[in-house]
Formats: sequence, C-alpha cells, structure tokens
Amino acid sequence: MGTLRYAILGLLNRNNMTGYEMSKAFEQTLSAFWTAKHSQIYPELKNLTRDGLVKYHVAITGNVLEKKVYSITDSGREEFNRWEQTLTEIPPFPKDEFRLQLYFSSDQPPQFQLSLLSDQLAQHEKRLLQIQKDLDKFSSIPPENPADFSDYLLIRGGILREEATCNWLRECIALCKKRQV
Amino acid sequence: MGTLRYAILGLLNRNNMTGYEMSKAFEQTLSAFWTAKHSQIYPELKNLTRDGLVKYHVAITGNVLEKKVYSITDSGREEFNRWEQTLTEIPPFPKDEFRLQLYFSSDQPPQFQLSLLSDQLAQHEKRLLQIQKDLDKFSSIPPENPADFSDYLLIRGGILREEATCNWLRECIALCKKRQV
DNA sequence: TCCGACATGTAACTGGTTACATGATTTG
DNA sequence: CAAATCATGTAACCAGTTACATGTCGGA
Repeated sequence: MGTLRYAILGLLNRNNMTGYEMSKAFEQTLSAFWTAKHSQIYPELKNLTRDGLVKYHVAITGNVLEKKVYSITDSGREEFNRWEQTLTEIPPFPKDEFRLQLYFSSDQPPQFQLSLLSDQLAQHEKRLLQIQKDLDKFSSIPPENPADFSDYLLIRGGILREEATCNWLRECIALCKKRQV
Repeated sequence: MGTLRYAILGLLNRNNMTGYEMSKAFEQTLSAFWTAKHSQIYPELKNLTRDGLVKYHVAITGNVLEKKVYSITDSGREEFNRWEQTLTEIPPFPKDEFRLQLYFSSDQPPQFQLSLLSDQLAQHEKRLLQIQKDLDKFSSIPPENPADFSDYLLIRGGILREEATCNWLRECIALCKKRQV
C-alpha cells in the first residue's frame, strides 16, 4: 500500500519539518494509528525527494549541525489529496497472539484460563485509563478547531475500543467462572 | 516473536495433519486471529522438524501422491506448553490506514469526512453480520465442550469489537453532522 | 477429458525492527 | 564535563505476501 509516504506527506501538508521531528511525531501524536522509526523515515524521504513530492533546504543548528527541513511540493500535495479521497477497504482481522493463546487454552485447566484473561484485563484497563487522560488537553468537548476535532474523534475511537475489549474479557471471565462450578 | 511456530504446534497438539490442512485451518478456523500462507508454513515445518519439535510420516493418496502427515513430538509439546503458559504483553496500537486518513481529514470539507465515515460504517456493519452468523453453529450457548467454548469466546470477542467500531463511527458521524449546521 | 481441489515446494519482494555508525548541541 | 537530546544515515535481519513452479487425484 505504501502508506508511510502518505503519513509523511500528511505531516508535511500541515508543517515543514525535519526527518527527526517526523520520528517524534510518529512516536507521540500519531502512535495510536501509525508509527515509523527513523531508519524507515530517512530512506522514504529520499524516495519522496527523488519522486518530486517533497523538497528540503538545509538549515544550521548551532554552529555547524546541518538539518534538512522538508516541505511538500505541489505534486506532493496533489498525490496526498488523491490518497485522502480514496475509500479504503477495512483490513482483514489483525493477528492477535493473545486470542491465539486463548483459542488453544481449552486444553488447560479453567483456573489457568482465568489467569490469562485477568492479566489481559488488567493491562487493557490500564491502557484505557491512559487514553482517557488524553481528553484533558481539550478545553471544550468536542473541540471546534478542525485539527483538534479529528484528534478528538481518534481518541474516542481508542476509548471505545479499549472499553469493548475490557467488556469482552470480563464476559469471558464470568463465563469461565460459571464453568468452574 | 516467532508466533507461527506456536500456532502450528497448537494445531498439531490437537490433530496430526499435513501442511496443506494447516493452510486450510489458517484461512478458515483461525483466520480471525492468525493467518499464514503455505509459502510460510512449509519452510516453518522444515525448521520445526530440524529442531525436533515435530515429525512426519509419508502417506500415499491415490496411487503415488505423497503427503507428509505431521505430528507433535514430546519436546514440541513441552515447548508449546511453555508458550501457552506465558503471559503476553498487549501489543502496541495496530496500524490503521483509515484512522490515519481520518486524522488528516480535518483539511477536507465535513461533507467528505462524512462520506469516509459512512463508507467505513457500512463495511463494519456487514462484517458484524457475518460474524454473528458464526454463532449458529453452536447447539447450546455457551457450548460446554471445551474446544467449542474457547471458539465461542473468540467469536464473542469479534462481535464486541465490531459493535464498538460501529458505535464509534456512528458517534463520529453524529458529531460531524452537528458541526455542519 | 477437463477442472477444481489436493499437495509441496522456492524466489523475489515489501514493510518493518534492531543494530551499527557517527557526530553536534544543549542542559544540568 | 557528562548525559540527554538533536540529527542523519546504513546494514542485517525477520515476518509476511505474491508469484513462480510442479505434479496428482477425484468427480462431473
């Protein structure tokens, strides 16, 4: 699919930035739905430059340290808009090691199934709390500013997903306990 | 993580089978949480054999067609049990091209955001219906048979996940419509 | 007799992670 | 002055997909 290039173009469509700043964006603001390490970003920036979708100028930090400040070109903006307006098929079910484990766990004592399930529940409950904290940054809910608004929608998506996961795990735990009796 | 080997060992822990049958299992029964193509399965079976975790005997179908019927060895069963009893960390957020698109869509007209969202909603509603049909195969709910029971838990997981996704998308659509006014 | 399913393998490529490699700048 | 952060790159490896390659078997 080559989605990384669109993630980069999307960032540059908002602000000019260096590869280093992109890697920070991927591990912070975008981390809930896309990530990339610098070892993947720098080569991709090379490709995007080669294809004329981005360009850069060299800026100096301090005395000698050179950094490349990238910006999106007209043809880059065009390509990004094309992608933005494409309807995408929902992906196949994600691989899930825990679910695989649960599937095979029928050969284990129910007691053990319960420990697997409650461990997962604790982890997802913790994550849910973390995501809920992200809502604090908004002064009004839902935010009116367009960028904040879509940011808000994604946080809501994360919350609903974690809630559903926790509810499912609680249901599994309840059913397992019933069987134990 | 090398999860594929445990998926294979788990299958062989239940029944002896050929690589071909495994590839059918991955595209049918396991597809909701793990998949593998035959091009990945056959080399992995070679590795597992080399490591002494599985073995095979050659059986003949028809007159000459040879097939390798694999079975799990004692040391394979040991390794599988070790994995089964390991608590796993929940994975980082999955990459999600739609969410990436939604995040950047703040620069698009709200009308367009709505078309993106309702397209996704339609697809997830369809998938939800398909998963719900899977419940028909059980004669009692929840099933008492251990293997059917864990199968049932996973189907419930799929249903709750799709429901949450649909609810989130509906919430997004409602909020976008409010903003349009 | 033809077609779809059975059956097994390899090669090339893509996306991504981890590790290697280097050096400047800022802050405590 | 040391440590954390800024800044950019490459190499080796791993998991997974697509395509290449071959041949048998059973049923319509």
